[in-house]
Amino acid sequence: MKHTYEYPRAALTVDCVVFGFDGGALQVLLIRRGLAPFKDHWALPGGFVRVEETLDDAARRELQEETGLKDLFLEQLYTFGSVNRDPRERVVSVAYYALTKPADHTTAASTDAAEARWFPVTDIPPLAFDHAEIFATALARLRGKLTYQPIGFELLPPKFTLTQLQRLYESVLGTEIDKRNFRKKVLSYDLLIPLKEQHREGAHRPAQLFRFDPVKYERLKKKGFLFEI
Amino acid sequence: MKHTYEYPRAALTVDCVVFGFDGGALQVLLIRRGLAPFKDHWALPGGFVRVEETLDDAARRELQEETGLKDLFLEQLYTFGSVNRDPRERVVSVAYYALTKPADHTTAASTDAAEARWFPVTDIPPLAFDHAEIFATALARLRGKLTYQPIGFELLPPKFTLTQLQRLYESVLGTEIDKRNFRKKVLSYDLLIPLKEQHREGAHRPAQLFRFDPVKYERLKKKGFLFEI
DNA sequence: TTGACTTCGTGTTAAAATTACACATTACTT
DNA sequence: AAGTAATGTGTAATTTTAACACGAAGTCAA
Repeated sequence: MKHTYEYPRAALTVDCVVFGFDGGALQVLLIRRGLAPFKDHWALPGGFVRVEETLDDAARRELQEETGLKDLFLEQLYTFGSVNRDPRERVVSVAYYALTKPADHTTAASTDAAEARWFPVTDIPPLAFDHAEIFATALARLRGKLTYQPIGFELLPPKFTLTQLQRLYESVLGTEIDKRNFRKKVLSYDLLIPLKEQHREGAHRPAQLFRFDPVKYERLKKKGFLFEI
Repeated sequence: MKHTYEYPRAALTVDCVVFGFDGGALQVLLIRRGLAPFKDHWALPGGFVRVEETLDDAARRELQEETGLKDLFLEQLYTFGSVNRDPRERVVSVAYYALTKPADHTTAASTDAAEARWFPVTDIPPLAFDHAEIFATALARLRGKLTYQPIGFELLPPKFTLTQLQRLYESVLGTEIDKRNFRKKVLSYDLLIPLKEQHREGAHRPAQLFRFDPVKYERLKKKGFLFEI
């Protein structure tokens, strides 16, 4: 079936920058393109927006189709509209960034069609289209956002230790943080709930596990809350 | 001439939230629609993106066509993609926000076709489409941005007094600020250049005029500079 | 069982930033 | 010359941030 319009129209796509944290380094999920253009290049997961779905829906649908990931933290990033970003025709892409918890990672591994792989953000391969620019924008946004909204929890498992949270902040922001000051600050927000469990690993003292309180999180977000580590 | 595609495509538009400051209150520029749908309703200036122009270009072009404004501070805001935001067909709109200096205002008044008018942001009429939501998003962004980037100058004339700058911050943020602390803080950034002129008005002591240093401004922006009043 | 090893968990002090607060100055007006 | 109105300026108290070290708790191996 053909669709005809009075004036030429750009194609509309979504592209997603999916971040993950493996405990050591911040990672980004890329897929290998099976088709031209940029066949066999790595690219951000994404695809065309259907005319009867919202942009958010399109992003979630494409993510699930291409990587198997669902139910993750997803926010619109920026819309990229250079005239020649796609060699075939005019394509405008609404970019999103997403944060995944480690439990989701395995799901992502068990993806079907296209090859999907995690890359450390410090070492990503050349990307198709203008995806390098999109990625850079997303990383900058994540860095900025992390310092004034407590979204870091979205990258950790539901139960985590303060050291894990600190490692996350350190690897996203690329800085070292004083342990005592970090704990003091984080706990002062009264956002973390200590669990009765401990995390045992290796030949050393076990660590207290925490989960974060989504109710207080929502309340703070509404106040235009600044998190600042 | 007709244009035909394999799948249906959304129409792509830009909409602009133009802020101005008249010394007292923050204003937004609206135009009255001459055509259906929402004929005679107030709406944000905007229009269709041409297939051979970037999104930024489209926003600037529409602004000039509909309001006469050009060369203003313009940044992409968010892309609105609800399925039924336009009753005619699927329309995705890339929203921008813009800041104008008072000198531009007169230009805006002398617009041609559609009626254009400034409204105080605290008292805007019902808007067409989902423009109320776009406006609210823009105002929130401006408030947020003002507290960590020195974009306030974009709303003032090239020469301004510290009191004018303070009034601007107060009316955008909706708070009162201590005069001495405000001056101390603003001057400490070393971003303002005192002029040899003074601003005389009314039966009282004249005020020192300043301009802001665009070179230092750019340098600070690159550092991921926080302005925070 | 004992000692070595490794990460966890905690408090104080100095420095810096923020907040609160009041009055003399300067020009215009009458 | 006196009245009026906004400008311009400093200090002290409080809060926040930054720097810094060591005992506690568990595992492992001898």
